[in-house]
Amino acid sequence: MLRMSTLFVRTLRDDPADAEVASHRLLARAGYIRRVAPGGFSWLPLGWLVFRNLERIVREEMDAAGFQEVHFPALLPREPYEATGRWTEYGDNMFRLQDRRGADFLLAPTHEEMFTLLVKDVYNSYKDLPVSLYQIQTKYRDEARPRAGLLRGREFVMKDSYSFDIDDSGLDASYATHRAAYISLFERLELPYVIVSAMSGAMGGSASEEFLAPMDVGEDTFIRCTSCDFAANVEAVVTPAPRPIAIEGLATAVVHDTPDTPTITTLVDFVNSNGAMRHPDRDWTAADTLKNVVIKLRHPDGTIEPLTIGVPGDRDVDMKRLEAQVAPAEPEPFTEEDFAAHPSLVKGYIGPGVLGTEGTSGIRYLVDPRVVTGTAWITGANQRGNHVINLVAGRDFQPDGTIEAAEIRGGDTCPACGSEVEIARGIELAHIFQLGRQYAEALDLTVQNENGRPVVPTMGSYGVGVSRCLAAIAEVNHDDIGLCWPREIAPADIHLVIAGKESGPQREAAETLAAELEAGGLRVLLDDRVKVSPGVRFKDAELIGVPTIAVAGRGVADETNPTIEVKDRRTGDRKDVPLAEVVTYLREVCASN
RNA sequence: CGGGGUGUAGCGCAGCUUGGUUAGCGCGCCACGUUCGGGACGUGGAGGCCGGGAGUUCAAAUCUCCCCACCCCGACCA
Repeated sequence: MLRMSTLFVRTLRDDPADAEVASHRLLARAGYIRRVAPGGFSWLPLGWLVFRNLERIVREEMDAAGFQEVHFPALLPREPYEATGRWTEYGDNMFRLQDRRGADFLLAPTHEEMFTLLVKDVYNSYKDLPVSLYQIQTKYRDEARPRAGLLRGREFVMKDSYSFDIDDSGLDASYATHRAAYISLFERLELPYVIVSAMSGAMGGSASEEFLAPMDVGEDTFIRCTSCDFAANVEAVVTPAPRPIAIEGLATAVVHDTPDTPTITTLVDFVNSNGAMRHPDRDWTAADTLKNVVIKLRHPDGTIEPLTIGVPGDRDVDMKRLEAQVAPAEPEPFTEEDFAAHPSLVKGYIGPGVLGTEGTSGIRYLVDPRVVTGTAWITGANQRGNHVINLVAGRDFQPDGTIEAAEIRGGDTCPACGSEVEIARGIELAHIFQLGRQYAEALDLTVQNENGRPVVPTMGSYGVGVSRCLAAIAEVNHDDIGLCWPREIAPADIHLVIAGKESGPQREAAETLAAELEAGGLRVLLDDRVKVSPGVRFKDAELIGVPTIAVAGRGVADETNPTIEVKDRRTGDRKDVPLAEVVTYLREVCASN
């Protein structure tokens, strides 16, 4: 039994000044966590209770799915990460340190290498597969900017699983098993979630989905359809391409003098106010223009390649989408010096005429999927002060291919049903993806097949942010005055408040009741403090957020029909229950939610 | 890394513009008493390198310069 009189906690009347989001604010104010460094938190008894409840649930769900728990050090040597290239590729986000002899170590941001090596150590036959292993481990990432309390820390707890299969169909099955296990987990946690298709990012791999809890404090932007159930990370959105248009009969391309029109806005104004260039039926808009953006790609081997991207002029290039498309290469800005080295590129007037590997510039030219054959564009004529109107794709120029780099906007067409999408924010609770064989190959993991030949297993990677989920649960389960935990997560089942004098019938009744409840398997937090006014007890109970609050107060003093008040923290519903029946009643309440 | 903001008691803040008693308020904490169903009241206490350093001055929380830390927005981010 927890007793407020001795519980190591001090609730705060005011919000901590450095806490912005509700979860951080309330967890700090209710005495669950204390910040000790940016992105680093201490857990107090109440916090540790709820954390362990969550951890237990995660563990139960993983075990139920047939995964086996292991545990690695967080402090790891450099060599395995050297072998996979991540010692260098991970960059500033990895905490690195040296031992007294100067040997390099790291605080693991993720554990692919360890799992791969462990399987390599222990298993050597195809008969051993498939296998899925997981751990619940503290991870370290030197985030450029930790924020929002537990939502983005530099030290945080993650449950990460890895599956090992002999072939692709096995990987598909393991992926499906994990996906189902995560659905079961988030349903149990009563966390709202959407599953969005995602890019696997720097980890490599193919199939990839994220579980996002849609809420404004989330940092991930995703789109979802307003009418069907499509949802996707912006980086993974595939733009629906319009149908090609027949080229026959389209107006011929004409070059016009367009002085002082280096930007899309100036260009559109110019062509609308110049009779010869006006559209026959309407005003031109920025969407009629084709903007050609030059960047440089830095490939992993260090080579630099220029690249031109053509997008409709009303859209910017989204750097995140671009990066996801060109990974593992990294985009870099095209500088004045670069323009000087490519005289065929006239800054502000770049057009398809010189672009493409077959063009005079020899620079690869990728366009937005909307630029299909037969579409006509106003675009640069590759001479200062000149643009061309009615330049038709497939007739007047041939791009080298398409690229998903244009920004996504609310109102864009849903790739699944053709309706409109909207932009939303979410917290990334989990990320599952098919890793493939890259880690196994890099670390030389093989097993023997039926013929005694070595084969490289294929892997899947599946992470859940445990401490982040705790914060997300708090975000979803609170109101203006405090937290209201789901029962499985809550630090107790019943918060029993004594509202009476230091010694009196209330205290006696509460002590007896608490003991009976505990004997019946319920977890009780008894507010047995003395010299604390009832108001403080009620406020604290509401702040701490145990789902059921029971009050031993004036109802107890009714000699003919003594009662205990039982209040639902979330709904505020209250009911006076006869003292003789209250144990049964509370058991039922706790069993039903 | 760019922009903005803040550092004064455990927490939340005032004081700084215009330098000048012993640095203040609320909450919390300690002692005694009263109170006991919605963050009670009285009396008396404890608790401060005013983020750090250098300077200006008879005198610096307050003015000047440098540094540091933290928060927010952006960049970045399995």
